[in-house]
Amino acid sequence: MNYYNIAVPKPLRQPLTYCSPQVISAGRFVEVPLLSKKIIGLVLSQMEEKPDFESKEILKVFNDIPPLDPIRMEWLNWLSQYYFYPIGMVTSSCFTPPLSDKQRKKQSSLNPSNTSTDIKKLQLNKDQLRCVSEIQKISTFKVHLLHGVTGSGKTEVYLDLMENIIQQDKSVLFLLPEISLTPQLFQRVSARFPDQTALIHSGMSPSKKQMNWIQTIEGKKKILMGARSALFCPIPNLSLIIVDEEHESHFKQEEKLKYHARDSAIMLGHKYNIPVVLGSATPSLETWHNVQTKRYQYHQLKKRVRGYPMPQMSIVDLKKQKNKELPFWLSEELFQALKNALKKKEQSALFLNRRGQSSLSLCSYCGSHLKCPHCDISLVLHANKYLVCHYCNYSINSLQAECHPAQDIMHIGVGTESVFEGIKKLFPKANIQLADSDHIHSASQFQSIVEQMLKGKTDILIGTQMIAKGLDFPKLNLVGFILADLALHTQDFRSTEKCFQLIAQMGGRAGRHSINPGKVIIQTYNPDHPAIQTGAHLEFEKMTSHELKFRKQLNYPPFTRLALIQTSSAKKDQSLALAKKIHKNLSTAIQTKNVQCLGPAPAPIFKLRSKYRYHILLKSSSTEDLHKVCEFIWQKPSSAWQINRDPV
DNA sequence: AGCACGCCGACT
DNA sequence: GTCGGCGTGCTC
Repeated sequence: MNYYNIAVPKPLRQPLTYCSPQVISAGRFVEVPLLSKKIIGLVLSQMEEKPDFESKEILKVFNDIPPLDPIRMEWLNWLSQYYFYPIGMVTSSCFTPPLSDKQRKKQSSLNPSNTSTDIKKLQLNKDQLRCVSEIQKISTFKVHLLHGVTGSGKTEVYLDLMENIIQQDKSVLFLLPEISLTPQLFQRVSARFPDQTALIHSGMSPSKKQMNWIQTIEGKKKILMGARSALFCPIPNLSLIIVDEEHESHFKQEEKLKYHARDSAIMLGHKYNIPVVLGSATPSLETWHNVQTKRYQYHQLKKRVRGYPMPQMSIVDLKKQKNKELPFWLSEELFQALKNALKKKEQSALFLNRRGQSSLSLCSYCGSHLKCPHCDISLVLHANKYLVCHYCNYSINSLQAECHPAQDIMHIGVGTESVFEGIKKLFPKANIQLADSDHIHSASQFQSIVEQMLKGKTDILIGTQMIAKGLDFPKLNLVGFILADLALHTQDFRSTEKCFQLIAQMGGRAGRHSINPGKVIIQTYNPDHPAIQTGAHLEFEKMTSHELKFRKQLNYPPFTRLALIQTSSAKKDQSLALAKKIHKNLSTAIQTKNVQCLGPAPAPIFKLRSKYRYHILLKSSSTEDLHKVCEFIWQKPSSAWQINRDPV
């Protein structure tokens, strides 16, 4: 009998021991009995000798799936240790069941269409060629930052880098922040490399996802594109990792395994000894700091392709909005610009980071503030009828608000829905589209909005984040920010950086295919705020130097590392008591360490989904010390609290 | 995680 | 004497 250490998907700190008469190599997925159930585990290693307790037998070995290689295993182990998450619950992300015979047959009947479509390869400009050749100089581990303004042709650089890898019969992993923008980019990549490109994202049907996954691990597809979970697909011969829109916070998973896909991709690249390319128009301060300290190699695309000019950006102070004919959130300047664009048959987009129709609902009679009973959050009016919680989706009919009749409830503030209605009244003949998560539920719905924009059917597009990222609309020439301040006044120490990125990203959507510069109007109540000022002038380095100074003063990343400990309980006092207990434990742990411990304090959203949450924040300039302190309290497992390394 | 076990207060 | 809520501990 042989004995094996098996990682099982349960919150256990240690692997379990199972036996088998067969010799099974490390990296194989197996089926094992646990309590009264059967589960999938991963063979971590073979044991030297028989353990001193009874062990159960391995039921099945998945020999039709390639085993994980030792480097991948090492990386999984790193993830488990770094993010304080049980090893078996990390390794299970690498498993997909093998295709059934039926699926296999179907797969071979669906022979890839070898219609060699006209693959137009754009001629790269000097800047792009320089970046490609500089990055290709090194085929071992190196992190590269590809920094290029919107419309500067980063994708063309990626495509050339990928081609080089494919020609050597090796594979590429291409990570994107969100599934919503994968279709446009996937089409471009698969047009250039037909039948070589696979896509994996969460919106996909499980069978399709499984098919793409299997084709990738069997080496039939050489390029894997996907959101952060694609990082777990064990691609053979992985030789290049690209992380597009590197600064995006979507790369950080904030539940279960709280990993950052960008950072984890860098670690994977490090372990495989292959290059990692990060791309962005507005790099994160963490990445920028690594460039300045020469840890990452810097490559810049300074100009838009074909010499198209950057948009003209202007700031409008909403405090000085005088025209009483217009809603408070629409300035004369933006109104006139919209009118002009319509006259010239150009497209416009209005951006607002809030869904619904209001941000605050007050009873004008008794002054009570309508909040979600499960979350500590204001309800938002939707469709003139429902009050909705944006965190847990609780909703009530606004006519049923407990205190007073509906006509006494004032809905204060502005959301995409109210902008939509207001604009419709002002421009009744225009074709207006609304794109936010209340109205767009699927990739195909989003796709149809995109198509209508591309065909020129839409005159004014109104939307949230959804329309800010990665989209390329040739006829879009005017971009308006309804209220740029919304990104600023959050409890997040990154709010200045976030606000800047949003302005730069959204502003960059305008006039990408035109000799005439696009126009961007930023409405705000804080026209002098550094984030707005630097954003409007696209002064990335000015923003970073301002912001880095602030981060240094207050000991925030990138100068320190953070770990956030969060307790969660349906009972307020229990949550606090636990937080206090952990805090007490911590204060003994940090005595000899260079670690700062803040809290416990109520979480920014104190009550969420009926649970009360407290935070304890650990800050340290020493990664090692911080890790040791976390390890100390990690000994005792509990579902009532969690550690979040590098929280975003 | 998910389940079994055992302690303890409330109620018949 | 019984029921059930809840904290604790275990899974090879």
